[in-house]
Amino acid sequence: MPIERKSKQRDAIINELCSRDDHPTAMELYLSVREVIPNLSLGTLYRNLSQLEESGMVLRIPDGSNDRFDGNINPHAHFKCTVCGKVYDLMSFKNDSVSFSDDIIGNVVNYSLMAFGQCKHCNKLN
Amino acid sequence: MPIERKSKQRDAIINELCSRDDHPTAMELYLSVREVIPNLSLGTLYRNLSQLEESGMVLRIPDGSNDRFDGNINPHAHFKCTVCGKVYDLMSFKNDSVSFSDDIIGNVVNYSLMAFGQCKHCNKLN
DNA sequence: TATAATAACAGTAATCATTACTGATAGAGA
DNA sequence: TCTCTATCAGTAATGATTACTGTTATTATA
Repeated sequence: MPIERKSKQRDAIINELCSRDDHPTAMELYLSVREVIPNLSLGTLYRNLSQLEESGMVLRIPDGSNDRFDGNINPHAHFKCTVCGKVYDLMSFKNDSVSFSDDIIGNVVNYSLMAFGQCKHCNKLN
Repeated sequence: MPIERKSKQRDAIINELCSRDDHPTAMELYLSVREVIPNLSLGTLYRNLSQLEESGMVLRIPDGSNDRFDGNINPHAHFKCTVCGKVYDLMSFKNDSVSFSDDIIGNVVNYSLMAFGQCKHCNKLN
């Protein structure tokens, strides 16, 4: 389902997401956008996040069943603190500046790199 | 809660996981281990997977709300086909052989790299 | 600028993986 | 063997996400 019409709800969602550089969960984003559109429905938020992701305007950061979202669509790496739960950019090219993370990271104990695409078998079927 | 006693349930779980190189979900693993211990409880499986992960004997591969598990505890990267859903090793050092993925990957359209650890702030508090 | 078609909405119910709880069972030290 | 309690089986609860239903609002066309 591509995006076919514009809506103020979707505009508000992407505006909020692009104006911040933390990586809010759906619920955190919901609470923020509700301050602009008080009767925004949670279902609407989820539907639009999926649409925006599919159309490449938003990045989904897998995080268990608590995915986070990022208005910075340059693919980039993240660091999650397992104590406080915050997710930081490992390296960001936002706003013409490169920020590294030496001032953020205490220690790294694990990582997960997952690539997404089509395997050769499924690629052949198309 | 560290592991303090041994149990045949936990043994069966880690045996099954180490004997395969696909990356089963909790439910897939549950169905397999049930063939050895027919009355294994799903709660027991989840509890033990968490314990085994915490003690470093098993690797959790974040995958939405359908995490996958890996008996290969060398940190390594994965590739997920967005069509069939299978998760492959991008590169594996298992069994003294290195397997690359040229025969597996069709195309890569996205990736996610997440590092886990403690941020400087939380590190100071300990 | 009206009208019609339907994308998108608000509100809510359903889904489903995971976690928490309860009473029973079984390792392991005394 | 006895005791303690980690672990278990079974099940209820949780919580994020998705699906459903009737309503609203965007957009193309007359």
